[in-house]
Amino acid sequence: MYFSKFFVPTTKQEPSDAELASHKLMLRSGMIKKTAAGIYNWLPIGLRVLKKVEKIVRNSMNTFGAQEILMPMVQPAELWKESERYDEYGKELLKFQDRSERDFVLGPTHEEVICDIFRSYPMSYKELPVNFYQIQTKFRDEIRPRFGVMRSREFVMKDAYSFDINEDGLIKSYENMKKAYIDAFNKIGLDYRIVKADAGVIGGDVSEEFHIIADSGEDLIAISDSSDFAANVEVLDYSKDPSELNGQKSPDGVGKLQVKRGIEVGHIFQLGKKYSEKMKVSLKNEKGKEQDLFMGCYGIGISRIVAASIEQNHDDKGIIWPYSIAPFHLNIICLDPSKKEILEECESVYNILKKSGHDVLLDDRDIRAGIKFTEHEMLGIPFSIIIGPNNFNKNNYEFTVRKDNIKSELNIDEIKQKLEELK
RNA sequence: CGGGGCAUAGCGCAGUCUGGUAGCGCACCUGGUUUGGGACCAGGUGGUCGCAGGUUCAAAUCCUGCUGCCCCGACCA
Repeated sequence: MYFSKFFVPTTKQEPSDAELASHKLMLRSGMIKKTAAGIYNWLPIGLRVLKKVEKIVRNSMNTFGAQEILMPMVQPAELWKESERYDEYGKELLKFQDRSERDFVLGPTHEEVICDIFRSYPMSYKELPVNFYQIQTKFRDEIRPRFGVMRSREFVMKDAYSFDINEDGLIKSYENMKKAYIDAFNKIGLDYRIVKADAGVIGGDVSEEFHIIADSGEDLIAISDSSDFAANVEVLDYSKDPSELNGQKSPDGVGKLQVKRGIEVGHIFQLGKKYSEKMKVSLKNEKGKEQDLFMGCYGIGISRIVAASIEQNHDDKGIIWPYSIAPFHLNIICLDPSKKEILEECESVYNILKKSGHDVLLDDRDIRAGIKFTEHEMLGIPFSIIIGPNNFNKNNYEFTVRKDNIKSELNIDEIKQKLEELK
């Protein structure tokens, strides 16, 4: 991508209505644009990041046997009355009517719809387990949306739903999804923990959350310092201040607890028969007896991951993307593109790296060098090479790593090798 | 929903108390000088002052109502 043809409306000025670093940086780097409270547009460079997160999650879901579908965002109220969540879900459920005054809701989640789909087909229990997922825009009418896309009303979520004939099956489906999540989060490469959690309005018996560790996180989680025990403090016993959990013995008997802040980016639930009973989702089991199915549901906040990544990885200069979800892997900063021989050399490097499968940005704008450097750092692209009047035509390029600002002189093959190594 | 605050050019703000020609910085456009860390000089474009009423010779400014947005709290995958 040529920067001169790419719409990235950056600003020098701090936005007045943002508090969180990720929110400020997403606005300043031209990733998002607000349309209403808690409702955002994704602009080109932001969308590239969002799509990369989607792609990683989609691959992991497919790898672990889930099948992608796409459900409607607008859902008839009858389904929600059937599950009794029409009233239970609360004001976060946005209700409205169509032209003939039929009641509808804007989908905050899709248990009702998936149940309605699933129960309408004749199937044998032998075809189970089945797991459907979608990546789609959800709407929850948050009491107080804030922090940009971190807690917005409209957001992109991956939601999956599994169906099994018995509890053993459910546990297997659940563990399988947990593996898929671990796969996806490992590939994204952020520091995260799996924590025991409260199931909330979604319901069910067992649930775990995936948290990205960041000081600005809204949730408190207690982590053992010497085992993999971790729990949302909501599910632990303490009398008043959660910080009193610090230093207490871990409930699994191994190590001491440490309270940290996390951003919830994934939540997996063993729902059991909560929805299948109410929505009459059943099949004949091996004894020929009608059996309500055991369901699981599994969510990942795709758009929230983008903000959480920035919360965990930024500095005073701007964003630092992990290679996995960076909008571009490398930025070729062309100083003085008005000189034909310099621009041509930049283009030749650009074409070579593009051909080897990297996402490359070429900053060919005819503007001051300082702006390019500052914007490059704010945009958080992992690597840059600078080609200008001082160093062109030497077969060696000034290669810089955004994360630690380490510079080196490398030729094109060394750069390719470095990109492979560092990703 | 309770408490607090804000709404004036694309963005950030001053002007409102004390009514009297709508301003500043950034951005944008022109020209020139610059050019490896968000340049400088000169000139220029852009606003029914959130909306609707009211008071007044006169309203961004005073009064009433409405809407939107932000912060704190309660709530929440």
